[in-house]
Amino acid sequence: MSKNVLQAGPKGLDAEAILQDGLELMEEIGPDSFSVRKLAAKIGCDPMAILYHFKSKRGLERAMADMLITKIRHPEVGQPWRACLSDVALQYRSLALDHPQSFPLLMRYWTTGPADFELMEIMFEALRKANIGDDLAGKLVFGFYASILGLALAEVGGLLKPPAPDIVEEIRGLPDGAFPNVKALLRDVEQRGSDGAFRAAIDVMLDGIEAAGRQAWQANGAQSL
Amino acid sequence: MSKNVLQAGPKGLDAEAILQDGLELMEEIGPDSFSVRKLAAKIGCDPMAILYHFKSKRGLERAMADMLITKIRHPEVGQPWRACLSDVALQYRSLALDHPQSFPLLMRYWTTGPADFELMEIMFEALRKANIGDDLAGKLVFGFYASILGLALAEVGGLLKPPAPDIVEEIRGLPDGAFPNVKALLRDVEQRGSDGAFRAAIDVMLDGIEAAGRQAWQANGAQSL
DNA sequence: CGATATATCTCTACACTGTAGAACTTCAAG
DNA sequence: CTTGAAGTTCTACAGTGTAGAGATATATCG
Repeated sequence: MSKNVLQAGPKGLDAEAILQDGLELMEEIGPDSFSVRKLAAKIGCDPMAILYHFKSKRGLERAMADMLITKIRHPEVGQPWRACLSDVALQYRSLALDHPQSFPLLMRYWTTGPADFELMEIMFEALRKANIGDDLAGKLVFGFYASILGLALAEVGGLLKPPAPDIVEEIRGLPDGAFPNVKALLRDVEQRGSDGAFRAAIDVMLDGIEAAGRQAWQANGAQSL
Repeated sequence: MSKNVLQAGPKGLDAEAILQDGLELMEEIGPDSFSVRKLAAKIGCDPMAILYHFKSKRGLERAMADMLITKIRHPEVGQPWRACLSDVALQYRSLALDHPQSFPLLMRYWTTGPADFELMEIMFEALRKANIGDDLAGKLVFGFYASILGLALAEVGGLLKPPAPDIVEEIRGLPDGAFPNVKALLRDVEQRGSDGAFRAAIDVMLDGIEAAGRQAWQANGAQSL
């Protein structure tokens, strides 16, 4: 019998299909167990064929992160600034919930390509509509984006889930009166889910932006009088 | 010559010292190259001695994350709520700047132990002082914490740094008028550093909290009339 | 004192990882 | 038909986490 079953030569391996399979595999087995060899087995090709297209495992992961971001659709520019910003935020949240295992790639490889920049440009315009000056708006674009990702990662990463059993045990061992509020919080989250925390944080940020815009408007109005 | 130079048996290997060396090593070579074997070489013991104390590499990393968090000192309870919250935020920021390579461990292992809970309890009290109701305060504790970590990670992770050369190249290739604002932003960040973005985002959140507190106070005042 | 138990540490071995380098196949252009 | 490039496979190697067994030191008890 022949030594090699698979033949070499081009067989139309598609980079995009590889990434799709990669994201699927990562959701199945998690980022720790994810390996180029397993992905190759799933696809049915040699591991090195994958590395040929993406140079290295890191390059593959970066490209997977990029593909994740392209699943965010841009909010319509016409809508009010608040709707625009919270739309972006909620989209990232559902992206995280849909891809809990691969979402952390987005903070391993923060800037992945022009897709990010287009989104930031839109957020910048929204902040302008909120009467935020260019200087502050620039900072807030980054800050808002980073906060959103932190919130979404916290939600799928476990901050908003009941802590691991051994830690619960650790807390039970403490004096009865310790951490009354946090204990109540955890009970609450356990019962009602973590929906509210994300929204509450976003709302507070948007309120803060609104306040800053109003303040700028008043200062400006006083100036022009 | 004898086969084994090192002798077995207890030699006073200290768990805390291992973690300290672990954090040092991670800063030196980064999380990707970090390995139990290299840490053992640095310490001068067998790799399995480390795993004996921490069960697994993940256990080691979790303990390292825990040790990182203990470097946060609790804000004094007496000070005004704004100072308290921004104190916590800025401490996390400098922790990230001091340990850029190991800081991401904090979002790989979100809840690490009672140290977290004590901090959250303090933040909860601060929010109460800001006249936030218990229900909302609970959500905001999580939200604020997650946002802080996202901001800090963004800063050391590269979102607030000029993007990689190949991506810059990609942007230069685009039509001249594309992304005027984001381009200006990046230039700005490059020149003046990223200090402002973190502070701006925190300030906006605190403003939002203040507004929510004021609103609650007014509603409460109207009720009691 | 000696025997035993327990905690700590080392050694060996195994399956698995990323990837460099060479060989091979296909296809298009000259 | 030749040449060359692009795509794929094979081989090999150094490095990884860690299970399991053995070695050693210290504490406990008769």
